[in-house]
Amino acid sequence: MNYFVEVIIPLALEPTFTYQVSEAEFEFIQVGMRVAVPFGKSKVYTALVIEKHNRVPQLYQAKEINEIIDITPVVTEKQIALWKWMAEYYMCTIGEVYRSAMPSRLLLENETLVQYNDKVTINTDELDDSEYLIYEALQSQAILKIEEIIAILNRKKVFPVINTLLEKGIIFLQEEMIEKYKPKQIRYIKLADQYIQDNGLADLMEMVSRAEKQREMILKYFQLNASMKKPITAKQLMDESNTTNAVLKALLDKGIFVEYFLQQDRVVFGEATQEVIVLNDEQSKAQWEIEESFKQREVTLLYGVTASGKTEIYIKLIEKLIAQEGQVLFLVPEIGLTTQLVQRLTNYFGNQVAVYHSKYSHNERLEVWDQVLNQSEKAKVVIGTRLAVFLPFQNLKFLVIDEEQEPNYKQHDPAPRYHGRDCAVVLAKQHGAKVLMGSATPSLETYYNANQGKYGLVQLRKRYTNVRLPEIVLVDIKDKYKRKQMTGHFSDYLIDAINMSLSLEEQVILFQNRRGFSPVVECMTCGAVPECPHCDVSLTYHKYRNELRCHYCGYTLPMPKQCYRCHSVDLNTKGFGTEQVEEELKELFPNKRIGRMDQDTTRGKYGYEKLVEAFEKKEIDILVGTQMLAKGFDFSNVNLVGVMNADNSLYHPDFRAHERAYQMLVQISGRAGRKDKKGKVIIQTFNPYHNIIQQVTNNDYLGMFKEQMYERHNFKYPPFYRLVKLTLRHREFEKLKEASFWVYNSLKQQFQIPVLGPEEPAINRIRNQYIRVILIKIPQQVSLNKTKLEIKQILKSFEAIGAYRSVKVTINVDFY
DNA sequence: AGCACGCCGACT
DNA sequence: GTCGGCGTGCTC
Repeated sequence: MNYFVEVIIPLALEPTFTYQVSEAEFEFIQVGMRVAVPFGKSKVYTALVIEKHNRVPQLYQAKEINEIIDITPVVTEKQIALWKWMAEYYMCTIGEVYRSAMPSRLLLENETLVQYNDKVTINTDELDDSEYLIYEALQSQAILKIEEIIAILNRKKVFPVINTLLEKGIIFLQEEMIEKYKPKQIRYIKLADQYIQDNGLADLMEMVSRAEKQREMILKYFQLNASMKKPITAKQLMDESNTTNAVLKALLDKGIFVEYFLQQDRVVFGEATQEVIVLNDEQSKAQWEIEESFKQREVTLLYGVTASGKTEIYIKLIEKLIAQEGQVLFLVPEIGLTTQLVQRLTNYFGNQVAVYHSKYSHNERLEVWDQVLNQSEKAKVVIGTRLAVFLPFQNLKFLVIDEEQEPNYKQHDPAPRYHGRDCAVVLAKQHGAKVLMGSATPSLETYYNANQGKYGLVQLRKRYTNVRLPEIVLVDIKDKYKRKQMTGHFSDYLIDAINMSLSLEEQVILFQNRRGFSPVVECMTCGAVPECPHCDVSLTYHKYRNELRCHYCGYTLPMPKQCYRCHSVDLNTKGFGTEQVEEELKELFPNKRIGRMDQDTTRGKYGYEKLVEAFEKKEIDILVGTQMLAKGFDFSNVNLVGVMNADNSLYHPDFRAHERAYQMLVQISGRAGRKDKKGKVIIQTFNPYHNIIQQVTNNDYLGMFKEQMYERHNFKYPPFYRLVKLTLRHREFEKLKEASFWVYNSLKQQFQIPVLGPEEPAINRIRNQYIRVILIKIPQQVSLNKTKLEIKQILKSFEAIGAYRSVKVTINVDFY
């Protein structure tokens, strides 16, 4: 009898692979365990077993596995099922899903090592120069890595040389798997056994009578030991006794103290506080409605205006569910912007909360993975970004998807291009768990589902603690410019309002949806605008470094003194961003403190938190910022919010532009308003009569929904049609054009459904690669799966054409 | 995706 | 003449 395992390799390869195992291995292996397998000529990968069987492959000889890595499965069958679904739905390979799903620490790294064979004597005359160089290096260092050989020979092609050396028996290769994960160890200190007696302290004092610092440390140890009844860490001991490692080392050397190490979970939250959350009537009613709705449906949308107290309802529901021994997943669009929320939950649930997202270190991620897998108490509630849908849940009972409409839930670049919200719904179905989506401005897709009765719908109409909805004032800046009532980008009305707010010692938030000082530099003589040499975009001007920068590839150029085309020195900046608003504010309000929040000022690990804190502590009077201002903040001292220019968010060439503009303006408006006082929002715009602007002003979500749905229907967009976007890239314009027409024509021939393109996008070149886009619109009544299979078929024949092989195609299903 | 094999141009 | 370019085929 032959024994085989079917495995996934963490690469973008379509098939699964078959490896042979011994009977004993076969008995031991379970689905979900990792095995190290040789792959190709010299690679070793961490593969995942997804099936055990006895089917002998007919077309090839199966290789044997190198080793079994796990004792018990690290991936559940439910996960494998979800990954298969994702690969199929998002049209990528399961290998790609596997690769991005696993914490990298569970995907071992292989490194080829070259080892010197000291059992042969070598006649150095027989070696050529390259061979000799390696030989020489091996004399001083018995093992070399491939990359080191590359460095020694100073060229990339090293394998021919290594091969000849192998043939001559001078070296041999050693394939080594390096497991990178080492749990973080904490150093603890305890007293050596012989001093743990009644008169131990006295003896010790005697021993170190002449070393003052050491005496202090020992005293401190006894103090801590008496008061804490917990192991004492080295760090604690040093900090509290105000001594150094040198003192500790001396005591360790003397054998007075003994050090020992314990593995420590990296993510430590404190104990739960005794905060009591009492829901108001509106909230209690909503909670009841949600629970009722869950009796009928899997998914419920909680549609509640900004600051209506959704978080408290989440907490109450979560509390009920973890009491029933279930696991809870709380999805957030982006961890960085939701610190306040994370804090809230960790405060309430203490160390039952684990956080999971890509900015966490690899070790931290692995720890959460293990905790979830083992249903640890420490991970009953997992707060995470879309990545968290990959965790090995065993008994998931409840999912919250906060800010359901956020485009951040959709993964853009590396495959799998999945949507966290949609995958979460599938995940929930697997576990029979309930899903609560929360939003103040639901996405059209979700609201449509609720409207159709597919999802439950619960509304929260009132703001929490009776904060009233803000008053929204539109300022027609076209008119203001005409009447010369503008100072820079500020209307007289806005300036007056800011002055008023400041005089009441309130803080002000201004919103400008564009970073940089002045996006483009224009020559006033010939009109030329400097562009990125690698991408089809204008360079943006960044004042703080006085340079031009490409937002797509990061190319930078010092601010030119002359026009590159006509050498005129008359250059001007056009458009405006947060930096320029900041500049103008400094002139308008010279003795006020002004802060700026955008991608430039929030770089670095805590850049964002620092700004938020400064603002909360009222160290900033006026805060200017981009999108990120709209999210996750809850500032109690802001009554006035100004939108510098509402228009540039309206005119993106994107079918969701209007929806997004609406959501953004509503979110921004939500920042205004303190307890017991009606906030004010001033929106400066060239188009005060634009429907979206009007709908925002009248708080008319339904109006927006209806109008947008009409447009979506007319122009064949989601939720009426499913979109599959193909992006083709190539260095050569003509070749790309030809290739994309080939794909387009094949699709057109095959399908009766709308196929658009091959379009040259507004930015048609990034990093020296030209881009073409083809959009396939799949109506509801047409089979999604069948269409996707047919698309795959066409792409397969496309790749078989030699001339087009170098054209890269990416597939984005349900693109955002 | 990597990686090796293999066939063509510009340099030691 | 070699080095290195990238087209092509394959990985159980």
